[in-house]
Amino acid sequence: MTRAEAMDVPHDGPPRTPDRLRRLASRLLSQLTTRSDRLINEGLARADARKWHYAVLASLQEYGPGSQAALSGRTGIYRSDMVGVLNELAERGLVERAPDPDDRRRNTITISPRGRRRLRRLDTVLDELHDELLAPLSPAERDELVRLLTRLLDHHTRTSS
Amino acid sequence: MTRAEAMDVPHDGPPRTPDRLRRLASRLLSQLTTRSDRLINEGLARADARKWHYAVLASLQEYGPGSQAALSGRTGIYRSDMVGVLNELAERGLVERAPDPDDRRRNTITISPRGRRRLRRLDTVLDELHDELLAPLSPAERDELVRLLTRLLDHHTRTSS
DNA sequence: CTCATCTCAGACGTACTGAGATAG
DNA sequence: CCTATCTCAGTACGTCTGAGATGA
Repeated sequence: MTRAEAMDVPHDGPPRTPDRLRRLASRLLSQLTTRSDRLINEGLARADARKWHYAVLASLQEYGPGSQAALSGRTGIYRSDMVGVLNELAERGLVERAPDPDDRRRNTITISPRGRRRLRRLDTVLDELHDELLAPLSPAERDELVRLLTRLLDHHTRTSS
Repeated sequence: MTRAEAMDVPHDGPPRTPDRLRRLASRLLSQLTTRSDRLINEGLARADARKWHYAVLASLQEYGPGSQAALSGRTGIYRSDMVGVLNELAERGLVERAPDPDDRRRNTITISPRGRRRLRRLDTVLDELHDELLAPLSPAERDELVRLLTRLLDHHTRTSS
């Protein structure tokens, strides 16, 4: 029996009104994400960074250099928006953009020593911000949340993209 | 010891690179929310509705009639956007906007019988969509997720707003 | 209080350029 | 061997949506 059938059939007299809005996973997700994005963006802005910076630096550090398209796939940044992000990173000397000798259509992006230091700094900034974001949850609960979200995201990236 | 300290101190030689991007709760939230919003929006569009419609109708049904400002608080719809939503609902005959006899600056919004039927329909539509959204999770896991998200959201609405 | 702009950011689409690949 | 065509990388630009500030 679905929730809707359980709570709102006319014959049941007054509906049980169990605060449906508050229980909708989709609403919880989008409202919480609004807060979370704001928290993270403001925190990173204080460190002169954006979340895309972190994503690109971390991806370079973990998977090594790559073309813009490869980075786009790894980070989920849309290919059109990647340009601007790399410009910002290159301006700050955190990555290097060099033409690929094998295929001159392509740029190879490399993280610089400064970029590595930067990444380490952003790691601690993000640690602190996530501590704030997840404050009410115990370590075990935080893991559980990450586990659940990961499963959902994987499912939906498999099936749709 | 924070995650950053644990995994990336220069003295440890090559960093352990434990897929940091995939574990960041904030990233999981925003990426999953993008999918979720798309799923829900498209599903509701097929039923000629938007999520705001549902939020307002459900709020009226559960807490009774109210002013636009009251609805805004109850649903989380920004006050500037409420006008448009109510226009759409009124066009479809789902709510009635009547001047409040006590305070004639104010409109009292009431759900109509048609609005109630509509709400019931949207309830089942949303049930189906959430089934798709949460497909990989067992019922117990779905509850757990909702519980965790609710606690986080409550915490952040308490502390910041 | 209601209501209308207006700004800002993120996701995403279109289309152009220059460079490989490949078929006639 | 050319060269027309197809594909792909990087880029500019524009649209749409959601949040939210501001000012009647």
